[in-house]
Amino acid sequence: MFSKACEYAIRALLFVAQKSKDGSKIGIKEIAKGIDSPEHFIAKILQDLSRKGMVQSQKGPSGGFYLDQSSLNASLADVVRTVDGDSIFSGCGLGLKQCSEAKPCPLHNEFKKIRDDIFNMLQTAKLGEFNGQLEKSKLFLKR
Amino acid sequence: MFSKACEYAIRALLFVAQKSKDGSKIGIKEIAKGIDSPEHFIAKILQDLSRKGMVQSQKGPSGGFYLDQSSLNASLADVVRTVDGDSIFSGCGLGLKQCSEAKPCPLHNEFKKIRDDIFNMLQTAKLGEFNGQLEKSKLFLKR
DNA sequence: GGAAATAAAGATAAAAAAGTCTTTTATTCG
DNA sequence: CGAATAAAAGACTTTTTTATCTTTATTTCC
Repeated sequence: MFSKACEYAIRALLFVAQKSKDGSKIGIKEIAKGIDSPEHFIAKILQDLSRKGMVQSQKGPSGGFYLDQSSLNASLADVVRTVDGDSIFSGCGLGLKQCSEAKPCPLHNEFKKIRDDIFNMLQTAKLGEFNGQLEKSKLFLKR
Repeated sequence: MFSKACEYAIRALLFVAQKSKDGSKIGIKEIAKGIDSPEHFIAKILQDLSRKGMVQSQKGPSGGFYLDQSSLNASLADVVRTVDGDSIFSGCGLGLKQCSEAKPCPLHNEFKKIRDDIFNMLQTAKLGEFNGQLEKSKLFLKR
């Protein structure tokens, strides 16, 4: 459904959201461990997200990644769009480039409904909203 | 959502279903044109599906691909499972290997609902059921 | 039986995605 | 300032997916 990069991105940002909610910063190694991802790979992804403003970072001792208020309010849909583009929200399920109401593929309406459901789910979910449950180990980001 | 191979496979089988419903067979070149796919690539995919019994074929002059009664009744879910495996029906949306009720990812239940919707949609859709609309150009398999 | 047609199979290539390693830049703190 | 720390950047490798090309096997029809 999502690329590996996107799966890691979501997990990493949820992890950073929770770990940095008291104003502290968290390093890339701890993130990689916390979400069980390849360290250098998630580093690349976060660099990218950082350039695009979806996560904040600071170099040097006591530096690391964190989320500012605006980033905490970003939705998972924002993350997915940033990493994977919006083909999952708008592309044809059978790969037709010009699939539309006027020239529909055989599953056009069915896919539309599903894509809308996916979008609504991801749009509703904000990066900051899982902190409590993550902390209580009601939710998991690795394995 | 699906791999390229899977998108082509679905389109090709729907195309074959429609073109062979009067008992005739259809060649690989015509299929590739009919669904706008790379000829050798869809050939590979159909060879695979043929070995697995999801499409029938015959070599030699007047040979080609066709669907027997049982194949016409196969669902798109069968095709997807054959080509892409069932990760789309059962995998965790965030890539966790052991995501479950007991150890859920933050979107576990939301993904479950969507995966179920996808499965039901694909399970309901049978390869032979679009022939009429395809023939009347109400539905499209290319561009 | 021989030529032509057609799918099957196998080998290779190209592109994209995933993952790793090394060097550079910025920051902190003594 | 200088050493240590941490992210940023860049180069590279590996794996997977997508695509192409060539050869082989099967079938038909004369």
